[in-house]
Amino acid sequence: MSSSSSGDRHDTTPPAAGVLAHRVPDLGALELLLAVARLGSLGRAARELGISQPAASSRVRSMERHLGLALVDRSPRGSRLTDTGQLVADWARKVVEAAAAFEAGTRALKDRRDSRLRVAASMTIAEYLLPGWLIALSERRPGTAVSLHAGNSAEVARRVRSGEADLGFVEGLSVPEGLDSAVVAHDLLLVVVAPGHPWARRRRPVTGEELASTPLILREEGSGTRQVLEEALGGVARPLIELSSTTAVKTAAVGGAGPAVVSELAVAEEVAARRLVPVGLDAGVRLRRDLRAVWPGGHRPVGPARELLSLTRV
Amino acid sequence: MSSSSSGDRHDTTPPAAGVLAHRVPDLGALELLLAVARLGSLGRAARELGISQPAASSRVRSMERHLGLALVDRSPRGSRLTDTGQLVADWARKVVEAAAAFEAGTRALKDRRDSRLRVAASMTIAEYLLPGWLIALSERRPGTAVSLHAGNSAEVARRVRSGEADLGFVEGLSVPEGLDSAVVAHDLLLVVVAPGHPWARRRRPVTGEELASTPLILREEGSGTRQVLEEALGGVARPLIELSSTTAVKTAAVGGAGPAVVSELAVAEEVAARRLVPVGLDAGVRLRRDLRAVWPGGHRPVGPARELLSLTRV
DNA sequence: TGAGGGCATAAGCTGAGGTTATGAGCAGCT
DNA sequence: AGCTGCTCATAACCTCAGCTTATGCCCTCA
Repeated sequence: MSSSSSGDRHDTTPPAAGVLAHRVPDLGALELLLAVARLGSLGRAARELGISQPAASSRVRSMERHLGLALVDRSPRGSRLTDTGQLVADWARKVVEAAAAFEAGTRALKDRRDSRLRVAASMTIAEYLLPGWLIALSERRPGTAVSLHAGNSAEVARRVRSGEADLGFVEGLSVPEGLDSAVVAHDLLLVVVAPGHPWARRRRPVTGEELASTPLILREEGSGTRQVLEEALGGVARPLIELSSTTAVKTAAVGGAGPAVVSELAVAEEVAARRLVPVGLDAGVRLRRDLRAVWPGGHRPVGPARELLSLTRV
Repeated sequence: MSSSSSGDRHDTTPPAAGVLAHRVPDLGALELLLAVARLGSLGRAARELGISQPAASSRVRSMERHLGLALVDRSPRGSRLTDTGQLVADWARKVVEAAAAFEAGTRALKDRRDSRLRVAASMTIAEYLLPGWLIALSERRPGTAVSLHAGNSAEVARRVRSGEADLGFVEGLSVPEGLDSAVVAHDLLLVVVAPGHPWARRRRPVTGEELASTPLILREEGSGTRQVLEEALGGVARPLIELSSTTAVKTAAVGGAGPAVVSELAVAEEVAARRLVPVGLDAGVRLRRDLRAVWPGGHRPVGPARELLSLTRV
């Protein structure tokens, strides 16, 4: 019926502004494309994904029709990606990798009890680093069930002390009392501006005083990044806007609202694509802090905890 | 039938090793979650995505059931994400952003003719940078149809000269004859190793001679990165393995096969997550090259080309 | 020339996700 | 108090994308 009459309701509201779902093949199709690229045959790819060959064939075909692009060169001896297909597959790989991180993260959040490895981590680490570590861990030790609790540093420390967590990750300035620790990474805060901002072209480094006197886009008081910033400035920062999520801060900065202070982990992509430009800072401004793994004092972690620790760049 | 008897065929081959599609909500659900986070209400999110409120409600619910996580706090006055939901939404955002890049890229590949802006770009740029630029462009000038042709530098130059492309992006060492150009970014090649590799802990910078005498994981002869490397080494490089895609090179390096040479654009994520470690190089080794926009000599680009150029960090 | 791997087509089934219609909780105004 | 307006949930129904099996054709290689 929707096809008959006059295509009312749904069609009058055209597929909505930013609805990617209808323009991007679903994850299964993207995985299939990658499998074809890797294995050189639709049939083998189908087998790997546990579907029948005709299903794979039709799915690839419909993806090609959908995108309006020839992705696969079929021959009686197998299938290879076209040049276009290679490029599309590279873009697809990014989506699939993000999906893998999503899966690793959400699965760890769910597996609360009965896991062999219980991890507690602060937000920044949980958000940006842990999924990758978990993927690496599951490749090295398949089947290790990991649970994740995300919270602030005090909460992480408490869980590790009480034995509710086997391993913790914190981004505080100091090591929590009574816990052993190892630095696993550094969190370098960047001052970033949109490419159009005056600071983007500036040669002379920005000094601490300037930073302290310039209204900045910041996370709310009490957040980890805010603490590090104020510590480095030796006083309070002047907020232009206070936002409650790193994402909101990035969005405001990209929009040109002003200079923002964020972890390099959070803006790696934006910086690489030049949507944001890091501002040179005076050597006196120390916006670096350690990201540390922590565990109960005395004995080094063993078993899966040790394994995970070794992945995080000892 | 498949449910009766003994759960044969499909169930014996358990959902296949790395099939994410069944474990990760589809793009529509992720977009919906982000919309709920942004708008604070299931109903409003539904409207934005052009679906009914019950559809949104049930979809979020089934996503929560699927993940085994409570994502949304529903109240008679609206819905907000739970803490867990925030974290999950952050992971979801990465997937959606990758999907947006996919969409922007594939759409440009398709819109061959009749576009207002025809771009030709070398692979590295097309793969890593252009999708982001296209997204930014479409935000600033909605509705600008862009077409993309990806090829090597000579091909890009030819298209720009012949008028088949309005704007080109090349990564060659020199500016093609008869074209004006502007540097839009730099492509810094990195030597990367897996965290376990001896070079990962090494303090002393690696010299050009060392690099030249060490077997490296490389792209095939003739590739852009290979050219730059050999230019910098003043001779030929010694390949440990030659691979035909940047992705394959990365995979081999992550697996610990040896040192690899790749663009920083290609490994930003791996480096951030410490799956790969960049090796310090002697100051004498120049592995940087310019990424340039090029256009027909004489007149600066106007219209959409000018707009795109201005996005690429003037 | 027959065997085997690779892809395409055909016909039929299932379920996820969509719709409309309706109910019920809570806030705030009149 | 009660009305209005917003929220979300439930119910019954529909559609189509994507899966399956069965089959055929094409090409290569022994």
